[in-house]
Amino acid sequence: ALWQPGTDHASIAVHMVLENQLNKEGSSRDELGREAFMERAWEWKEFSGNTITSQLRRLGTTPDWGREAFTMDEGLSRAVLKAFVKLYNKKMIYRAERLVNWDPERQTVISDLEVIQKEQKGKMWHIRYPIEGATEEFIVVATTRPETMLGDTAVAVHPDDERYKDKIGKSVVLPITGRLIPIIADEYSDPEKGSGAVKITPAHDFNDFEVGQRHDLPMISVLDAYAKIVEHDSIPAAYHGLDRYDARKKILEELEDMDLLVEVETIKNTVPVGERSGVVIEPFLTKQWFCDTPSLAKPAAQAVRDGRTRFVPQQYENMYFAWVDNQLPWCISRQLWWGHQIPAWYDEDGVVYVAETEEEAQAQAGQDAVLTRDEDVLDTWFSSALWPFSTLGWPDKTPELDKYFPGDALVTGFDIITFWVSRMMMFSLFLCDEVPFKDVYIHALVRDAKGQKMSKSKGNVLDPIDLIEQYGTDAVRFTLCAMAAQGRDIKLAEERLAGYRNFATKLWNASRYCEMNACEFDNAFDPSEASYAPNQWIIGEVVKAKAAIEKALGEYRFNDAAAAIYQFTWGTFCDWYIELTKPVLQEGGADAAEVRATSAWILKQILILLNPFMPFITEELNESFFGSKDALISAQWPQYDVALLKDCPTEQMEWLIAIVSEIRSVRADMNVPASAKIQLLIKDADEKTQAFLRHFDVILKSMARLDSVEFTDSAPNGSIQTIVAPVTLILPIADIIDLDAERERLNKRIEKLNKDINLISQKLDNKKFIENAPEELVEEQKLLVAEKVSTREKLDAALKQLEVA
RNA sequence: GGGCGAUUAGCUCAGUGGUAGAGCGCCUCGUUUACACCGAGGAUGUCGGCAGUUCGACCCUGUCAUCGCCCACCA
Repeated sequence: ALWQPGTDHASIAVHMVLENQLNKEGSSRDELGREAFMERAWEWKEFSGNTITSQLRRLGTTPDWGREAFTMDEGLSRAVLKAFVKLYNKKMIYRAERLVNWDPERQTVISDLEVIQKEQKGKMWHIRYPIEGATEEFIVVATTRPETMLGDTAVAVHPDDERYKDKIGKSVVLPITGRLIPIIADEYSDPEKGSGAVKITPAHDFNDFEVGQRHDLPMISVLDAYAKIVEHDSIPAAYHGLDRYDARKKILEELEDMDLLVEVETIKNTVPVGERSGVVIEPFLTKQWFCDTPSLAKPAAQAVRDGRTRFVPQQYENMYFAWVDNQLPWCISRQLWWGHQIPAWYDEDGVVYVAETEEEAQAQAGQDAVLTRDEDVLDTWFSSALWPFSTLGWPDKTPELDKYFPGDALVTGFDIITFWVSRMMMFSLFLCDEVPFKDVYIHALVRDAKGQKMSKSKGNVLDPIDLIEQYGTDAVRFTLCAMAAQGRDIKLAEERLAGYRNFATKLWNASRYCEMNACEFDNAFDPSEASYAPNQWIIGEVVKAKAAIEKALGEYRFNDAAAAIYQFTWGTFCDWYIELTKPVLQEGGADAAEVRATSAWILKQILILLNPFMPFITEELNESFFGSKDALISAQWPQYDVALLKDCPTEQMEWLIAIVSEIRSVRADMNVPASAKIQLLIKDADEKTQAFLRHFDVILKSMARLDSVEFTDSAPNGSIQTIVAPVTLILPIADIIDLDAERERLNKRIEKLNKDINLISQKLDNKKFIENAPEELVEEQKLLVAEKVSTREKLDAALKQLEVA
């Protein structure tokens, strides 16, 4: 079974929409207060075209559940609590003070996914830090965020950097604050960059944080949750409460006054911006809940290395490993009010108790303790990571869990491998001891006409609704299937959509044809009992098509599957079978009856095979044409197999088709009017062949627009000759055609044959080829060249005869 | 900076170690009641450049170029 999951990010949506609304009203989240905010959120009627409350009701639940129901599923809430407690008890979840990406506008931690790297023109300021106890001696550092210097607790240089060797261990006087900070040696600083010395602000930079930990430096937060300068002993009072950008300006002015600003460089840099708020993100030191993903990732990586979970196409394993092998602890707490509240309670002394319910927490803490619950909620990806089993009833042992976990295949886009796939792997392995799915099929991404990834923020999104209105739902779906080749993205081209809309129309018309010709589906019809050759042939072809589709789907090659059903329906069934059997239906008789039954049966097979690709038209035809009450989507996939192909007259029918094609081609080349019914003479046909052709006399005449078909030993002078091995087709139409044109046609063919023959002969003359190439191939080439030589000889003869005439 | 992918007909794209494919577009023709969103026929390619491996390369290897994406960095 394939399943296409969806993730609920209602939490973010609710906050965004409601906060916007509050802003419009001149109010704010804080002003409203948590309880009122929640109330408003529940009353909220519309966002993004959805209605939270109606969604909830549709799912059989009511808003009374409060925040626990925000995921619209009680089971999921239980799963989240269970998972959190279990992970906490195994020390996979802990509380710690660390740097996180902080959105000062929304005052919350945000995930990497919500951080957008925005390229912009920025400035790099080079600042002199005076060295303590020396006059006119400085160390120059550079920064794009001068305000963070208030929190500097060291200057780092590379241990091998000759320029600074004697400075290590000394201190500098941090301008403005006057604090003394040490010059330390750390490999993090790169002698090649800037002056080779780098200021260390552990509380406001991820790299600096690590340096700070290595050297046990103090961490001074200079910005608060609103990105305003905090009150700190070392920070002059004039800065307290100043916005980060105002502080930057003031600092630069002051540095300038002190002649400590050596250079202002204009550079191109990227700044992290919050996707929702649009403001610059700050690394912020705060106490949060973390998940020990570095530990959880190890078995998750191993599962893919072992092949227990497989990526299709395989190359995406690289992306997975790149992420999973380099995990940092995952911050899972969010300062939102709408979401799964973290099941942690604190007593008056700040001791934490984690439990699934408040009662349990109380029991842990003792009856006298006064508990308050942690205000934070969980990152939405936390519950998403539980998706593979929480949707099946986990933590209960349900029959669904038993049957569907682990799943067969996860179908998703590559951009979500890191955030979601890897986390489902980790949680599944940890909580259920199994991989969540066997295959991860990474589908193509639809890009815009320029090949850029569509995104809401870029505004280059092609609305599928527009395409559907223009070409139909089935055509859009089929196009996506047909273009979904592995490992490649889709640049949506409208011509393809139009082409597949035409395909739907073609199918519709073919059905109409069958209906008009009273081709009624007969349950008793047994395709293996068909006796008329064209019927046997088309049944064989549909069996082949089905096998091709099954193979392609089994390998996640959706484009191949779509191509196979398209080719069979249009190129084989419509173009040849229907046309071949038209004269048979007109004549009537036993063959005609079998043709009717076969046509209906084939059409039914087409509907079944095509249903996954074009669900609507196939269901409609199934109902209206076949009068079927059972939907195709729930129909059994056909079970017939290649055994049906035994004694299938494939070669004979293909040969017959080749004859028709050849005559048509010659007629067109020779400008024989379509209305002209001409005579066909056939040379070199043995008795068996003659019998076969006689049997299909009517078909041949109708399809090639012939007057008569006869057999002969010699071609009359001045006739057109053409070869469909082993027979020579002769069209005695010298009087209505241009001999020069025929000469040209023959010469062209002979030339082409000569070229082919030369190429193959060269190969066959090459001893090394004979020695090294597989025997079958050599034999095949020999046969091919013999056939081509024979055809050329016949054409040569025909040309000579033409000259005589 | 690291990695991944792409480069095939005018366009959008399949494809395989053994003489290049589809759809659309283009050209010619169209008596015939399934279909003009159609039918029949046809033209079109040094398979990005260079070098190598091979009896044989569009396919494998290396390299360069162009385009795209991911990750990291940005003192």
